[in-house]
Amino acid sequence: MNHWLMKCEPDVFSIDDLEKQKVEGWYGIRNYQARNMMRDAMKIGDLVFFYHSNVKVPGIVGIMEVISAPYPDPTQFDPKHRYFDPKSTPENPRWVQVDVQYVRHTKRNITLQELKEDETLEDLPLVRRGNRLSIMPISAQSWTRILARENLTAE
DNA sequence: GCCAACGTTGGC
DNA sequence: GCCAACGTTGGC
Repeated sequence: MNHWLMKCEPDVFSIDDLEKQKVEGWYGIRNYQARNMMRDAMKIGDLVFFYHSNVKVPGIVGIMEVISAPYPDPTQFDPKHRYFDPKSTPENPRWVQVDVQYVRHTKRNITLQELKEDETLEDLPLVRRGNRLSIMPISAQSWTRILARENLTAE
């Protein structure tokens, strides 16, 4: 099983929204590197950290599970949608999404700041300078270490 | 709201 | 295929 982290702006879609909905199609990936990882490496049953980006205290706020294989992101075909891609066709779709299911909130916001300060997480793409990937793989070791932070007292 | 760091686009 | 211009991401 693989582990992942996926970013989302909570103003657009938050962990609370996912809890209410239970399931959501993770549409809107428009970066080739992110897409390739989703398309080629993401499997049903994989666990994913839900990360809130572009907020006052960015960080990991929940866990979700991949419950579908990758399939074409419908928004790429919708001319009215902001994620419309005129170069993509149903016969040859460019962008994919997966369905994710709510698992749980983390006990607290595991903040970007504390992840940066954790020396054991130096390989985490998230804390590397200039990283803008909205989907990234998390090693099993990092996954365990990040989860262990849950029970620490927030500083 | 600013802006650094990227990714993408398109002229050549 | 280079690279300047442009758009976007996302922390701060």
